Amino acid sequence: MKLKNSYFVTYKENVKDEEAISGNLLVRGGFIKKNSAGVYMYLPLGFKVLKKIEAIVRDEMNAAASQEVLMPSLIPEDVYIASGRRHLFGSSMFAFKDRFDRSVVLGPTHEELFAVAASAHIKSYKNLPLSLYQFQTKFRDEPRPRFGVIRVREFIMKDAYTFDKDLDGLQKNYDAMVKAYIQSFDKMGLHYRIVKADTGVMGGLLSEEFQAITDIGEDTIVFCQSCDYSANLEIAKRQPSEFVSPAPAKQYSKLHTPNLKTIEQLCNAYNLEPKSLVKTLVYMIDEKLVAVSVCGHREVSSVKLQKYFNASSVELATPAQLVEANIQMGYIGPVDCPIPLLVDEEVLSLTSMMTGANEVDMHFVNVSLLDFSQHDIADVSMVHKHDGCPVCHAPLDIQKGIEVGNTFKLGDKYSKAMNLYYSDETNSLKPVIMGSYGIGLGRCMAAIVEQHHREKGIVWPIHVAPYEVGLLVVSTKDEYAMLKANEVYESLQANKVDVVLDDRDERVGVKFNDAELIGIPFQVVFGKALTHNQVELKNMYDQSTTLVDLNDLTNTLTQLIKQQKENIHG
RNA sequence: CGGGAUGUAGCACAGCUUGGUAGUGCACUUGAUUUGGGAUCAAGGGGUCGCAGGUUCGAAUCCUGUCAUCCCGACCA
Repeated sequence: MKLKNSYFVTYKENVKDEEAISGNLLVRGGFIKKNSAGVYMYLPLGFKVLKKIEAIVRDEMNAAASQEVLMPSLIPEDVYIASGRRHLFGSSMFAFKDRFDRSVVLGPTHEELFAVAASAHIKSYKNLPLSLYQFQTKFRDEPRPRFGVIRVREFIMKDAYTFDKDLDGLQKNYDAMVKAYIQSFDKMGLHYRIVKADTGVMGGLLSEEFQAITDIGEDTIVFCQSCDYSANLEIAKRQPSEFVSPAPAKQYSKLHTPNLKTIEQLCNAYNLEPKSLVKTLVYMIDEKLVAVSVCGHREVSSVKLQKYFNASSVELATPAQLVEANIQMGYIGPVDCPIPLLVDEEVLSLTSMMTGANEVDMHFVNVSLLDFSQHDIADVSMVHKHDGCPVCHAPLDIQKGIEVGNTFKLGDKYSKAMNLYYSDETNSLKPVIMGSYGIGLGRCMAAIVEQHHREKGIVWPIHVAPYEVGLLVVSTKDEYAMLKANEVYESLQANKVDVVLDDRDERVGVKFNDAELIGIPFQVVFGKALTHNQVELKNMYDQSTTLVDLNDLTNTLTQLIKQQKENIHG
């Protein structure tokens, strides 16, 4: 590629619309351009990076014996009604009517269609296992797109689906996919953790997420500093609390606490630690009010609640709903609680606690567990940093992450819904066991930039760099320099090096800055040193500059690129 | 969907309080001088001031509504 007559645009200043580092650098470098909220154009440079990411994933999918297909995006709504997911997706699905007044949607994920596709092939256990994948644009009407290209409404996803006769088969396919993911993300230069996660709207038996660790991630990752336990905060567990036998019942007394509604106010007023108070929140769970009591310093995980109640909707009750139920906000408590009560297991470790008295301006003190009205106990609160690991009891740590990939063991949920059965060895019909596996390509690109940038621009890992080598001619009027640069350009291309020649009639400063902004790993400067038949080679990984003889240049560069490519864990 | 902010040239912004011919820097065009880290000078081109109503002799500016974008939260595959 020669820049002079190519589509190439960069911006000196930060753009107003992009707060995230990756979004800003990608727009400034001319990789992408926002068209509307959460919808981006991929310009030549960005499309090139995207294609490199795609090629990495495709290679690994093929190596895992998966076959590539392409499904439609335009799908009759009935397909998602059949699986029961139409209402689960709700308004986050793009849905409309065609000219015959038939309801159609734009596919947000494709478990259903792959089950349909697989059913054309799978009749017998002899047709299993099977693995299919695609690269395809997904549509999700996000309530709030954000962080540049990280959370968008239209994006290219690699989604793969596996089909097996039993759980043992699924485990083999699942392991193969996890291996493919590890190799893909390693090659992209991502730093990530594999964490246990909620299965969410996918349902099924198990979900794991590949979380790229960054400062701006949407997910919060809990992991152990000593063993390999890690999980999404939504479902992360901690070392179980020690049960302390409670004091005898009915020893508590009532305390007048006017206008002291929050844990913070009570702690300030009575010089208490939040840990010694019990906080009780009221949730609307599938249209029923439920009180949830946790220790004063904790937050409730709505995902844990949802799992515990197997509910489809979990929301904090609104003030109006509380008034209607005659519940006093700020003074709710587990003693003689007027509505069903769920107690977090950590409360077992408290002996003498302060709680709301279910009466305006009143709290109870010296309450023990035996004083609670009828209740269930479960782990429904969120982990804090330094809590004990549930496996080895070492301190837990917390980081932010971007979910670049996920893997699900689906079981028979979709095969039953979409009528995907096979005949086993004894000729009885059994549902196919499925798995599904996604990678967001644009999200990978953004996560790479979040992890690999400097003040002046992006430092792409070699496998995903838009160009491996940039040739910068200091003065395009210098005919000898142009001649030599063109010779090197030809020579590098002949050696399959991805090279760009900056032959624009610009000052060197512009060329240096652009090369650093768009993140060309190896930059060759054709300038003064040419009088000694030498050029400068700038290595953006170690930030070194060396003089190289023109005759050795192609060889030196191919060696450097080869080394860099082999060093994928660097 | 709640809270906050912003909409003026391709990009970043000023002007708005106190209404009176739409500005600056970068980018772009032409010419000259420059040429190893985002050049200088000169001359130019480019705008329904987000949109719609209203007030007024007169609105980028005041009022009402609306749309869009970003941030925090809710939601989230």
